[in-house]
Amino acid sequence: MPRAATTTDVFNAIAEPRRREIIGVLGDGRAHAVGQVVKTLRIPQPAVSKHLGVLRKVGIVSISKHGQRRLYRLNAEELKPVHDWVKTYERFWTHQLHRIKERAERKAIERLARKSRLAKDEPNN
Amino acid sequence: MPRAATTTDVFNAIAEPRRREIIGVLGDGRAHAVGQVVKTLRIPQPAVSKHLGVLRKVGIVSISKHGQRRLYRLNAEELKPVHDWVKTYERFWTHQLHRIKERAERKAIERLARKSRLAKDEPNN
DNA sequence: TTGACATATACCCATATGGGAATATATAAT
DNA sequence: ATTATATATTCCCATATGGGTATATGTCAA
Repeated sequence: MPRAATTTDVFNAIAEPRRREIIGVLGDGRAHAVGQVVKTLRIPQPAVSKHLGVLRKVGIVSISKHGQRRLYRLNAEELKPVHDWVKTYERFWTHQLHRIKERAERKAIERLARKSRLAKDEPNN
Repeated sequence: MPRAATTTDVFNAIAEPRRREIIGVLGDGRAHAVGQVVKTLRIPQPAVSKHLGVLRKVGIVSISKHGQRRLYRLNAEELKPVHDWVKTYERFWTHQLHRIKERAERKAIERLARKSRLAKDEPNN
């Protein structure tokens, strides 16, 4: 099986650095025309259109026509799942003290666990 | 050019749902043997080993040998870049009021911008 | 109508992928 | 030494990719 499509979910969509850059440009909350993004990021127009297409399929951006331009607007709420997911691990890098404490606890638990888990009467597989 | 390798950076590594699940299992901060992850997630062992390999190359997990097992431990700090990046957009979904206010401002600004930007003397491309 | 501008699409291509199955490697147990 | 256990590695394969270039589509201007 190949890798999941970039349009599968937000996680896949934002894996592309250039797509994150584009999101960054749209990050001011305003609508931007494709040409603006092209000029700002200096990425070939077809590439920008394609990336915006991916972001659109996932729902991260939405279009509106204005004359011959297509204005893309960020739908930042779609990024919330990523935020929620990674937030779970926030505690690991905030609060030095808390981290050190956790590390100590972890090790203590492991010392005990190892003794019982590695005993021959409790195989792992 | 093909898609960037999954081992390129954290964003690519966590694009895989199963890798996120594995991270979830290791999320208790303790070290887990491959077999434990296999049993918990019911994913074929070779798959687990491969995914752990990816996570390891990116630095999200680290190994330690204990007998015939390899114990994998989460290096959650490596997820911080993702957190930092997505945190930038947090304001878009927190605080209903703030969001509504922003939306209003945005629209007002756009109304003005459109008038001048779309005027023929200011082309976009 | 004709031409300029803005954006999207269609092709072509090299490449990394994740899954499955089989097998290799390493360590422990008997 | 032989066997069992735990994990990694190797192959094979179908497929989505992102870049580049060229072109189609759509809209405005003269």
